[in-house]
Amino acid sequence: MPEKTTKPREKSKEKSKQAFMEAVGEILKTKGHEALKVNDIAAMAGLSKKLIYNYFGGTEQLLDEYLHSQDFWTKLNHEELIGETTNGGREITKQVLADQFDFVANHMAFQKILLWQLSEERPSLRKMIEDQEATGELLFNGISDPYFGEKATDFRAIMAILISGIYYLNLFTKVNGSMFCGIDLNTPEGESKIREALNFLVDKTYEGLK
Amino acid sequence: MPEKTTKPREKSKEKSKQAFMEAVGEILKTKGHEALKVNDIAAMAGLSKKLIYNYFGGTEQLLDEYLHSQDFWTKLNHEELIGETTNGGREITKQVLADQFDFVANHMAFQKILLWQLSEERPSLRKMIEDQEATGELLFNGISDPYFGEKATDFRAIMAILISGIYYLNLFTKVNGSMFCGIDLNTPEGESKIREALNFLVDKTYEGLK
DNA sequence: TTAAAATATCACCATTGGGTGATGAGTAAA
DNA sequence: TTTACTCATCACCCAATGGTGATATTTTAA
Repeated sequence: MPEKTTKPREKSKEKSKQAFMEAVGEILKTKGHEALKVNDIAAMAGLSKKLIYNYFGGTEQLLDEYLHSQDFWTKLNHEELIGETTNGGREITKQVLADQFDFVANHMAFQKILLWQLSEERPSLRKMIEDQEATGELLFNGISDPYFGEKATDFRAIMAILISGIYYLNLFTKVNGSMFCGIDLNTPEGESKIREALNFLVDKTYEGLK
Repeated sequence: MPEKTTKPREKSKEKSKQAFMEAVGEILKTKGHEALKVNDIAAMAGLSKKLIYNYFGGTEQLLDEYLHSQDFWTKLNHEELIGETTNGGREITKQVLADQFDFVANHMAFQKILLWQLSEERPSLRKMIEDQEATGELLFNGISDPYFGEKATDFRAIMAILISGIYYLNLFTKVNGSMFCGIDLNTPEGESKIREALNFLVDKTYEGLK
């Protein structure tokens, strides 16, 4: 008597592909991009690694597909912002920086991708960077450039520093759980101080640059 | 007739250890910390990997010893700065930021170590971070804290953002060779704009914070 | 000159990681 | 029930990597 093989076959190809994508996200969040090995991804997905080759062509393509599926810059909804530019966008600028801060502070996957961008050259990472630049260009072009005129580039340089600061500060303190310049970003007070400093610098920029 | 073994044996233990340390530095600079494997380090040093185990105990200890040998914060000579604090250290602050900018921009090994600090937890990396904090604390304590009084923490938060910005901006543009907020740090113009922005922000901070 | 210690190499093993061919097991149409 | 197709696993190969024991060579000192 042949024993009934109790292997329910509910998984379709799409479900499996999705499982791999989620496994990539999970490993990325918990261990970073360096830990994205075929064997581990397959184990995390609970499927055979052969399927990665069958469905995606290889790990590289799977990672590319994962990265393309992550569309951070449209998630950061800046749509409602444009249209009501008062004061040359001073409040909008503060809001954008605060949004960036919240986003990077709360999205582990985003932090790991920022780190990935600093560690490796890869077309799909490059594409994310280009999308980011394009989103920023939209804001600069539409809001700050007209306001600051010939000082527009100086404003961009300042924003470059502030956004970079937000990124690095979050990466650094989340990994090391330690102070930076005596500020502990892992405490509400430290976080608050950074937010205030950002607002202060934006204010002074709008007051002093033009 | 036994052929004369033309293997000059001029290498002593210390020379070999030094060769391994230099190999670590070389690989770190060219390929980053992820590429620091025993076999590769030994090949770069032109010696047997067994010696790494004999002399250091293993790759981990070798890396630790390398990191301990790198003393960046004393290389950044801030000694002559302290003592002549005018304007609450406004010019000194500008100078320190400019020095940091130069240093990270020109020292590939330092860039890679910054990245390493963001990627991995390791006691010897932690020690570097603590040294950095201690050096910074010295400057804050001696110069800005007395001047800004109860606003001292706000000043520190601003400095945290600016230094973080310097770090990330350099890491990002050197790896990706691309723009950030429309600024191309790989051109003299872009670099100049960032330097000016830093000075502007320091000036506005000293003017507006107190 | 010879014995011991230091220096260095080599061959080898175990583990991990990337990648593939053979095959099984369900499903659906002929 | 055959046939063919899709989804999935397994066993296996090969390269890279970490790590070690046996051994050879040079230096040093008795």
